[in-house]
Amino acid sequence: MLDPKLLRSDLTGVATALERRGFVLDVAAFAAWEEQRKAVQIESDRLRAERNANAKAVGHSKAKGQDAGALLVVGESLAEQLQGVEKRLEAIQAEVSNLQLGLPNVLHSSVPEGRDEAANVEVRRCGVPRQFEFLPKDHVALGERLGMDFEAAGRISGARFAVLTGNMARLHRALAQFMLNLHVADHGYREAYVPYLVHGTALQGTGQLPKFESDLFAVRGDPGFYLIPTAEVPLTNLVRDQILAPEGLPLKFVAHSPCFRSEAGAAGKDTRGMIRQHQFDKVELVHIVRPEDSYLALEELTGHAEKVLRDLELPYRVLALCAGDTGFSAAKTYDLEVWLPSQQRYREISSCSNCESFQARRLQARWRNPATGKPELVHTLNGSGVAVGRALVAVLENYQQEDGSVAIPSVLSPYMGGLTRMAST
RNA sequence: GGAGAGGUGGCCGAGUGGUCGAAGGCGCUCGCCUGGAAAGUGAGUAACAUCCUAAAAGGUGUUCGUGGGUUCGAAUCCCACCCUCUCCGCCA
Repeated sequence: MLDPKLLRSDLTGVATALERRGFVLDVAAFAAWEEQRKAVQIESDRLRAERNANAKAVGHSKAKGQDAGALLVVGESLAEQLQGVEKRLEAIQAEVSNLQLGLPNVLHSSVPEGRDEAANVEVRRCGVPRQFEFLPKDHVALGERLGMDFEAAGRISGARFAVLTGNMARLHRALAQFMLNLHVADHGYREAYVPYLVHGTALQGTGQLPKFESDLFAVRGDPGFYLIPTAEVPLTNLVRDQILAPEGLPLKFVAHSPCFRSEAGAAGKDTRGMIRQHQFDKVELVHIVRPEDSYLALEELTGHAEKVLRDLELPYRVLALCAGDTGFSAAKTYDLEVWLPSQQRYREISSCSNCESFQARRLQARWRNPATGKPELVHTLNGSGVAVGRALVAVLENYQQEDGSVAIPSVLSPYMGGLTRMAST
């Protein structure tokens, strides 16, 4: 959510800033609602103050044993007036809040201009794609003999699911373990185990609700839950409604979790293989930082995700997402893309964002700034460190041998009981 | 799932219809005392919204788990829900 004070004081400035994303803010409608809100709230505050004073007078009068009959009549009429005004105020505030929750974050000045992914800017490239002596297979073809089973998954759950067995399942687990250990041991993260079912409030805090409900799986029951689309949701919500001590910052959390996405808008996209699934695993990184540190933290966090790919010796590149391609809650985002030989191109494997105070405001996540002594909003960042399913795909494809076996990256070997090559399940 | 107890400020805890944003304590901040510290002692110490303002100051409102209700007036009475604890049942 954007700062409501900013929306009042510089609405056209905000509208101009959001235009960069291609987002159109209806300035006139917004201003009209705001004007109404102000008028009705002033009236409501006035009536309440009057009612409070009157009620107090009744108390004093009764204490002295005087007749308070006249005051009671006044009070009755005030209560009646208040009821109507409060109802109107409530309706207006709901409308204003709805409008506010629909506004995306304002972009950082360093975000490149552009409408869509074609305008994303490559920041750097690491590693050189391997030259194959043979025609490289894709992970589906490779996985067929090595324990990746889409047919079985289809029987159980339908499209966009995978079953892994044997060494393939183990390699998947090895990747997650390796990433967790790296971030905990070398990058100073605190490991967290978090709920995979969350309520709507948590999702509103991180920005998925109310606007993107169709991307989520809702679970029936009372109370209803949503399946998390990323561990960013529970991890960032760890600081909801908290006032953090300055010496406790930054907080750095890492969690391995499954992620669940309806992929409602992705019909026909990446239908083959494990690239786009309803359920996939991810190791997620979250930083809670002082506002002045957040852009340094974004570089740091992105570097931590990159280290995973470097240790796995996978070629990748880093993109600065352009204005039109940056997500709703983010002020700035770097995507990491890993090389996939079968597609002869780089594919997203991590997304690292600085949300500044956008999520913190929705979460009421604050810290006590020693400079002012006041609670102020923190900045939140999140990034994949990295997507496990896609990392598995990248390892299979980049480490494949001509005979259809797959070499195990040396950093994963210890997690595979010393195995260096996967030839069968 | 059944029975019971409870949810009050950064923390503990008093408060059963009016003068309660809330006693007392702890913690914290500033001062006094001290060579310095501890002890002692004095003062201060919630958040949010909104109005006015360049800002500060200030005004008003809201907040005692959450939402509704009763009342001129609710931390206090009524209803629903959520959460925590104890016991029982079931279970990994």
